[in-house]
Amino acid sequence: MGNSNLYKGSLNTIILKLLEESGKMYGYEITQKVKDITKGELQITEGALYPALHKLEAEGLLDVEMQKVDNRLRKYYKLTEKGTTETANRLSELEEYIRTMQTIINPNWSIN
Amino acid sequence: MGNSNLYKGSLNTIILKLLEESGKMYGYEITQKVKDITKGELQITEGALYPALHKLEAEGLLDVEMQKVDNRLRKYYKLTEKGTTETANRLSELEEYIRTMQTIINPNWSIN
DNA sequence: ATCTTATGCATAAGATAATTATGTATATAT
DNA sequence: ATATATACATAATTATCTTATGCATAAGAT
Repeated sequence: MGNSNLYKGSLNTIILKLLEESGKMYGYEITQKVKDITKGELQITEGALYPALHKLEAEGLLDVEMQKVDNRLRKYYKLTEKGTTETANRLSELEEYIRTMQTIINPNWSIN
Repeated sequence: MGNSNLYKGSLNTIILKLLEESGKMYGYEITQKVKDITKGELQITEGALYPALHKLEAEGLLDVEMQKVDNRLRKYYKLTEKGTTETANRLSELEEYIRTMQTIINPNWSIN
């Protein structure tokens, strides 16, 4: 991946957005989904993902539901009501961030 | 500012880009310029800026030149040759990051 | 005259979020 | 049998930022 520094701070937003889209997902699924849709550009590490999921759950943004598939445990996460609201906020903030950065790297375009 | 988390990791790129544009700048000037062009959205703190400038200098990406103006000291930074090359790389990485994030938040648009 | 705000640099302490390295366990492919 | 994939988890370290503090001069406000 190019500059993994840039992705710092966007992991939570990514998780929330994927859950909003898919309804429910488990951790490993999230890592694969992200690798997939970014064509390998972004690889979420487990050491980052699992603590992040636990934190979002502790903040009341996610609900968990355990499920055993093929004798292996999966923890399915889905957005709470609060989580749905927060997802919208985080996405706005991300869009604002992108606009801001584009203003910086493209100072000529006074659009926005 | 919306979600300052998102800006983590982009400070160096911002500094390099501004220096590429302006030729040379001093620290305080950078904070004001950023506040200006982002309409207050992004406020670079001194505790983040000065260590970042020192690090970029230590990495050989920036050159320093002291100057006294109105009896106050200014440290003007400018890109080294290596810094110019690196700036191009960081900007590509930023653009790639933005494309990737847009793929995530806009999964329907298979443009890019 | 005095006090606040702006200009200009710097660093230390603490918080946050990631990487890297482990650890456990089952399933599948070679 | 061995390696890879699936699935979770956490601890140690590193990186980056915020907040707080410090010093010093200039300009504006009361």
